Amino acid sequence: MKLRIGPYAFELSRPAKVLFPDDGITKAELVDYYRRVGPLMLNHVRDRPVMMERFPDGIEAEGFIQKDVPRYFPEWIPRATVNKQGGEVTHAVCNNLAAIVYLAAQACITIHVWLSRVDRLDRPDQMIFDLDPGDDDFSVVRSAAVDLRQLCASQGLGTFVKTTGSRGAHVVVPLDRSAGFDEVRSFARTLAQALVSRDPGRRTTEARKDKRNGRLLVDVMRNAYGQPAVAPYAARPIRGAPVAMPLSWPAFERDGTGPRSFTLRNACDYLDEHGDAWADWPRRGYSLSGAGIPAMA
DNA sequence: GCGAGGG
DNA sequence: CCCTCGCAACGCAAG
DNA sequence: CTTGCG
Repeated sequence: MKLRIGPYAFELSRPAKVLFPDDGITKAELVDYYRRVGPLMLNHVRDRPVMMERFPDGIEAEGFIQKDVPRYFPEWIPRATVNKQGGEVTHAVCNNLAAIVYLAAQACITIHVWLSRVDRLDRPDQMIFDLDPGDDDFSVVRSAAVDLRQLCASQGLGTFVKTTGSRGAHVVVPLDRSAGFDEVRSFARTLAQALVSRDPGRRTTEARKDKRNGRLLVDVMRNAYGQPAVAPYAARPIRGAPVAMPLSWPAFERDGTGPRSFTLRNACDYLDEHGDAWADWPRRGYSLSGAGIPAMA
């Protein structure tokens, strides 16, 4: 089956192949989803190295992670070659709708992107907090996110929130790229510790699973070079095909909003009705310098 | 999903 | 010819 | 040093 997206044409093999057996979601439906959210998604993935999470035989089978662009990918897929410890890797970069849809046609269910852009790979333009609950109780995620938003606001930092599609949520601060990853991570760690201290019975920064004791993990370790995070609007390889959904704060706080409320099947309707919750992402991000780190502890 | 390599 | 295999790797804490 | 963890 031939697909044409703008000026680019490519083959979609086995469009009727079922990728989500419990839901009957086919590869063609995945492609159609990404074609529809792609224009919105582009704002958040443009100029960022991509990590692909692919399931050619469906989510019930083993999938695999792929960073390097295979040689058979068409030449019109944008690329960025980045340094890693023992050499370099060439990532795909989704700068056009066709690139996103091509990845979907490759059974890439989840697109992950870096927190920095190709012109300044060592300078993140966002700081991310991953709120990962110990169980499936989303109310602890909700209250932590709201507290974190308030904490950031007290530092003069604006925040955006998305469900991840699995169990938790991401709280994201746009940055002006004046700081490197180490400085951003250390700032995030301080905020995370302040967040935990507000409710230490239900929150922790403890990486060790056995020391976590069912508490919500406030994870800042994604704020590092080469570390990808699930892209806004990306689908997850989970029954029901939940998607990572950017939300307005009121929508996020709404009782009944859960980590898997938004799916490949209902996200587009929601977007048609409510628009892009992250449309107000600032042209220039916030600066960490000047924010009162020492005063906080 | 696809190419590379082995039996 | 068919079958199998590879397809990622940062920063930290703990042992 | 290696391993677990996300």
